[in-house]
Amino acid sequence: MSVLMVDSPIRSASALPEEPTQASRFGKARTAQSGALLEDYVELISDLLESGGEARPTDIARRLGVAHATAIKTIGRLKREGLAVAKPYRGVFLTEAGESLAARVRARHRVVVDLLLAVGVPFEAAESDAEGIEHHVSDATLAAFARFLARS
Amino acid sequence: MSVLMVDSPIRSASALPEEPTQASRFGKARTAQSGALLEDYVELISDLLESGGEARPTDIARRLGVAHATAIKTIGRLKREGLAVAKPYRGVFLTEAGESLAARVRARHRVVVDLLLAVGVPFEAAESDAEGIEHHVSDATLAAFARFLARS
DNA sequence: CTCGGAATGTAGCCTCGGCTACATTCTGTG
DNA sequence: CACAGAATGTAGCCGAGGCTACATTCCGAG
Repeated sequence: MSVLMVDSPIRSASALPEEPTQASRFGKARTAQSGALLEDYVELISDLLESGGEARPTDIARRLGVAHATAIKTIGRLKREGLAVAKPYRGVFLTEAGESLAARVRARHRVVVDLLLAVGVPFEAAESDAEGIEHHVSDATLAAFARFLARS
Repeated sequence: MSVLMVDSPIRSASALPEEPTQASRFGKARTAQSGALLEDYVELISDLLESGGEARPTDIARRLGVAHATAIKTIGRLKREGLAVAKPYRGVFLTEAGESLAARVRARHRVVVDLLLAVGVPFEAAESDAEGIEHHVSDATLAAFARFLARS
């Protein structure tokens, strides 16, 4: 408690942040955005591998709601980044790096969803919004979320 | 109270969501993403107009941390979308639609930041992450945030 | 009133993440 | 075992959102 009125009173209509501060905030949001797609792919591939045994481009495409060509192109990017391996017509697998990224992403996803639920967000909205939100949750924020959940 | 363990026990490694459900979630996250940039511009322009009296492309670019040419191109998009007006060398102004979007965006931004602070996120992280998160907060989630803040 | 530096605008290039259309390979069924 | 249909892969297009380089316009100091 007391955490709420740090500087609330006036700042509504005045008090822009310092220029470099603001630029860096926006910059971070932009950076977070690239990488978000790769994270989604890696997490999904990991899920598919665990639950079904194989991750085929068509399945991935259907799950993500994109054309299969788009999925294949992005899988190519995953390979370039060293997150996945795939031989033609043989399905997609994750590298060490890919697996560990997937694990981190999945953990973060769960914390975000749980936090949303804990503050009263309805289930479907929580799952849906988390898909976008999670990519912008920094380590500091994630830690705070976990702490909040722990003391609930 | 109970809100926490809706389906927590097993779902870790199995139980993917239904295909169309998942596709729609990802689709929403993608959609939210386009529009995010416009929202940032509109909010910033509104802030600059209120606090300084004018919004010049160079200021906008500096604040956002991008090259001035990028800002000018995006301002062009704002004009096409009917959110802003600008005559060459005359600064940028918002239309009715632009102002009302700015108001909504700013309100949402405040709620998101306040919620992050309320669950214990440190100030700088809250401001920084909010910049990315806010664009993925649906109305349902926003309402839940407001409710949570009200009863704190 | 002129002239130089800052602001503004234009052009052209890049990558990413979509798409469609078409080509190739695999595979299960008759 | 052949072949149709599904899965996979390739090519080429588009818009968004970055960038640099260059051209133009504005404005304030001398």
